[in-house]
Amino acid sequence: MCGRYVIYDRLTQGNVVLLGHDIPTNFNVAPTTEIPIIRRGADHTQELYTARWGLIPNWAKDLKIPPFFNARADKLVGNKVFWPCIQQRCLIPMAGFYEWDQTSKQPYFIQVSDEALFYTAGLWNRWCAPDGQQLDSATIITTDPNDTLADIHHRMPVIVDAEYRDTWLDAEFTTAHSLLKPYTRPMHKYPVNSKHVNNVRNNSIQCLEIMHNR
DNA sequence: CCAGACGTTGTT
DNA sequence: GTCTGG
DNA sequence: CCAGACGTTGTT
DNA sequence: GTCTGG
Repeated sequence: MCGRYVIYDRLTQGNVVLLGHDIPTNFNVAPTTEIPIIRRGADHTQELYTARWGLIPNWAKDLKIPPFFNARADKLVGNKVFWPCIQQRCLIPMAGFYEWDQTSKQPYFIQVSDEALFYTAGLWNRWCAPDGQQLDSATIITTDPNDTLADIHHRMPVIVDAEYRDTWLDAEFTTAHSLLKPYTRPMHKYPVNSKHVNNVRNNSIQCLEIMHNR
């Protein structure tokens, strides 16, 4: 799954610069907060938007619904929450994400080995509140784990390689859906300190420190 | 995802 | 336990 | 037809 | 909204 992640440029050790935007570093991005997403703009170029992490369906009366921050790739077809948004695809940039070992609760930081920044597959929606306010929200699609993740968790976010980002955003569903598989290129993980990572209020670089002497 | 609050009364 | 907040 | 649920996790 | 259950 993917319930916490990192926005950071580890090459410049600073903010992420993307599509003309300067995105603030955040070492502890959590559901219900604002996240940057990439989607097709009106002129069909890729544009950076901001959305609430946790998709809000059109029928929601308020924001007090369960946080739909992940969507299972294998259950998209006909899904009452996500299927109506299947044409509203987006990419969610990140430097890495956290995963908690299912049994030990030890958190790990997981990265793509040869990419400082990578992109997960998502869907977004524009929700109209009863008072007329609009809110864009998004969810991250999950799939089975690859070898890097398998020993700690049974889900992982779908990562879209550079050559398929346009396909995810533009292709008809059958083609786009074929991209929703476990990531095959090299990834690596290392344990991090739960004292820092577990609490969303801690979003310093300490979250990325390797935890020794477990 | 994890952390933290969760209630009523009356008073400020 | 269960819900809300981040 | 109307009513009611609609999700992901993990856990049992 | 849209699907399932009754």
